[in-house]
Amino acid sequence: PAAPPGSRRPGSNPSGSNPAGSERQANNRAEKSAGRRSAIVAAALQEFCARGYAAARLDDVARRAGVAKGTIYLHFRDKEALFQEIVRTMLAPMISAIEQAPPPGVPIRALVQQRVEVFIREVYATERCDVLRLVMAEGPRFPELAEFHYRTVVARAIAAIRALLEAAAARGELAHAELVGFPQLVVAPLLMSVVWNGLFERFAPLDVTALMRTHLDMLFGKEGAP
Amino acid sequence: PAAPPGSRRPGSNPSGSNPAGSERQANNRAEKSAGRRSAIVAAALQEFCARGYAAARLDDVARRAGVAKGTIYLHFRDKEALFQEIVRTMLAPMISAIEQAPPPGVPIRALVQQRVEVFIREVYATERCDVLRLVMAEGPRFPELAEFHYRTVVARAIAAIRALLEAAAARGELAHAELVGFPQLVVAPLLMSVVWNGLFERFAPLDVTALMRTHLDMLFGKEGAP
Amino acid sequence: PAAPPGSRRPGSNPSGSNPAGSERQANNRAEKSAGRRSAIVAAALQEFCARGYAAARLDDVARRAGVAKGTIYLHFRDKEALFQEIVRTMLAPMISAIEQAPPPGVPIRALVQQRVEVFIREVYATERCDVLRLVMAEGPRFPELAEFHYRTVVARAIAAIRALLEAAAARGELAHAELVGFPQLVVAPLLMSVVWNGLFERFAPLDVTALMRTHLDMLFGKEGAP
Amino acid sequence: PAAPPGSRRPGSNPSGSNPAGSERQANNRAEKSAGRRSAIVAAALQEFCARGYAAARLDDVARRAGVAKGTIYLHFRDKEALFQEIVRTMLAPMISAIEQAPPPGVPIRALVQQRVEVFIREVYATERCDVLRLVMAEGPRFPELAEFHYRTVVARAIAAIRALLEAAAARGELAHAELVGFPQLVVAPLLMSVVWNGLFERFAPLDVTALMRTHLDMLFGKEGAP
DNA sequence: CATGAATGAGCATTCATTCAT
DNA sequence: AATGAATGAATGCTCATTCAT
Repeated sequence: PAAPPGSRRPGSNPSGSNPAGSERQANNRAEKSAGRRSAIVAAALQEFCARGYAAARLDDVARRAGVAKGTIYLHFRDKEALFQEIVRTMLAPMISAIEQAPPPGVPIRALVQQRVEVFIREVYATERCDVLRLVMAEGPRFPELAEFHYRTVVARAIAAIRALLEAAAARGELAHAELVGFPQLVVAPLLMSVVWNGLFERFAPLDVTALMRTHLDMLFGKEGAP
Repeated sequence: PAAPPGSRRPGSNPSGSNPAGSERQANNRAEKSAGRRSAIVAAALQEFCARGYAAARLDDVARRAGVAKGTIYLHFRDKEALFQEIVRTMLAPMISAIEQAPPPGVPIRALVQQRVEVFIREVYATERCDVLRLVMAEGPRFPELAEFHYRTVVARAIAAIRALLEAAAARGELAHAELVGFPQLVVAPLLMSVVWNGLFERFAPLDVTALMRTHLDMLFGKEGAP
Repeated sequence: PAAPPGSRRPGSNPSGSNPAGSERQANNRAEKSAGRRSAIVAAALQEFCARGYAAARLDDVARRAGVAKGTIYLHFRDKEALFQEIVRTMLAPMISAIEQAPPPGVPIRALVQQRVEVFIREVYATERCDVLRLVMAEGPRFPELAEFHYRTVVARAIAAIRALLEAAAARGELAHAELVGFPQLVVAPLLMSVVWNGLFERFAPLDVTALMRTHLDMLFGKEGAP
Repeated sequence: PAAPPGSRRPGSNPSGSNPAGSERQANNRAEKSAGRRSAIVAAALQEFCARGYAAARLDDVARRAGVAKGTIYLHFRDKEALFQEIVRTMLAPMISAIEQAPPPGVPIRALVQQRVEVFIREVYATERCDVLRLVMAEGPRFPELAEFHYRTVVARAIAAIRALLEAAAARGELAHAELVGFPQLVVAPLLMSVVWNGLFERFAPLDVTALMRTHLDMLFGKEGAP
């Protein structure tokens, strides 16, 4: 059976007609199982990020998660399913913040800036950043995953940015109207920063916040000076 | 069998105007050896790009190169040495075009645009593009390689771009003077395009040339309209 | 399949008087594991003796032991660890019989003779004899092993023999008092017999018992005739 | 280069009707060839002794001999042939000294002692000692070689010793007449010393000369005291 | 459900041997 | 004869996956 992304735990018991004791037990068991599952996911995330998909060992994942190797197979069909599940569960929440419709009256630049800040706080500075790198690194070998990432995150993010850009263009807030055709240009520096961080942090750390401020200055014209 | 890209060895002399038979023989041998070596490099490049470092099999490399498995070890100490050699030989020439000093009198934008075109033609549209992706994907696991890439390509490219930006700023050609502090912003869209291409070309191909034209418009102000 | 010689693991409990089922299970598992381990050891002993360390194939060891190749690595880190373990477990018990303090009143020659008989019965005529040859053959390449053999077996055996010789000298039972300085002379014929057996048994089998009787005659003077 | 021991060289030219020049050339070539051959033998001896038969690499032999790998195959059919040749050429001269008929009038002990000294000087203290160890180590895997060693060296040495012992017994020089039945007892300490040296020299070096003097005292009664 | 011992296909690497030059 | 690049079978070791307990 295909791995259900982010849902239905084995052992979950939706029916509510159990005598209290057995339900508590069932809940306990289900809780424990869910706990194990998320321990596996967390451990796998670390291992996959540190070693890449092919070089990560399920043995290490199990050890790090504090479960037996066989237990992994109770929750995931195989290594690839585990990998895809991790990526999917980490990627999905990435989009939520960006998709809210632009509230009227607020300058678009502020909206974009705020969303950039959210990204930096919620993704760039966290483990999700590693997941992004993971997708870039392994995506070509997992077309299914690349497609999922495209549909779930990228396409929607691009659409949301385009909407913002259109609103900005309509209000004359955009330095260059053609930008509407290339929303990717808005996020390119974020992507670059993620990659840069993974490779060159040791030699030349990057001040993302300052970099993005300059970037937004270019997109929208200098801050406070239309 | 596959044509080894850009791999002419020094000393090889395919034309037959040799006076001495023994020298011809020696050349022939050296030529063959060099030919094999570059066949291996080309094959390995393809395999590493297609499967990633860990999952690539030297068996496949050998088969694709038309040599026996042992032959690989006559030219490279081990799998990792082969990998690093490939990356290094592909990366090094990437920088040459970008580093020429800006000739006076030409608008900087034109220089940058020309270099972007060179990059698109020489890297983006070729196998070197895969090498870039490879570095991003495997760099974290090969710090030595990341460092080499940084010193050989990135640092020099960044420095060259910074010089151009300074010249542009001095001449008032720059839309935003702060850009001088973040040369990475100039290349971020190229990087993003490389990644995008590797992951989403199937769903949403990207017109890099148009995208970069818009990008340069943002950096330098609209083309032809200062 | 072959019965593993002298390999009863501590904790194994073949007889079935267990009160708790789970303990029985645990024991069963431990038993099986121990059984496999000793099957591996036994198989490896044969292969190493037959082919030498370098030429022995773990594939053959596994097949002979009736386990999969990977199973070997559950019990031993690598080929060398397996080799050393075999030698060590076979060597260690070699010393026990020889080290008992000489009971007073018994002629030393009788003690020595009895120990020679033990050696012939317990070592010379068994697989342990092959281990001795193995040590002689591979010892120079495994200094650690040679040192272990020296400390565990040889030094102690030499000391024990020296003690016996001193007692004999004190009682005037020794034909030549200088012998006390070279306990190695006592065992040299045994060593030679082991080697001889390994190389020349086909052409000229050796009657060790008779040879050792003559040897002891030389050491202690003719039997029954002081 | 050392004279190649005991055999027809390929390219040697026994016929004497050559014009001087070409003969000189032929000799030169034959000499060179013979030189190479013995360089290979010497190198192989070292490698086989240091690593054992299976672990010795012909690559190393060639490098040490200063020839190409292929050259080895011009002189020896394969690795095993090289190994056997080495052992044989080293073993054969081992016997010469021991086989001379006992000159009348000299005490046998003196003869034996002198031969022991020859052995210590010519074998024990030289590379031949390593060859002996090599035979003990690899003999069981090379029955042909063991047989050669037996016929060429051991059987003849044993016979020679037996002859000496019989002479000694006849003259009443022997402490124990039964010794005649076990000539191996005479050489056992030498063998043991060879083995001991190879394994334990680091921990407990052995004074062979003193040890053998004591041994001979035992065999023949105390020196100078009939 | 959970375990972890067992499995065996898979892979990097070595090295004796060959053969074109 | 000599060379040494090329070969490819052989082997130690790994690790995803299974299954008896």
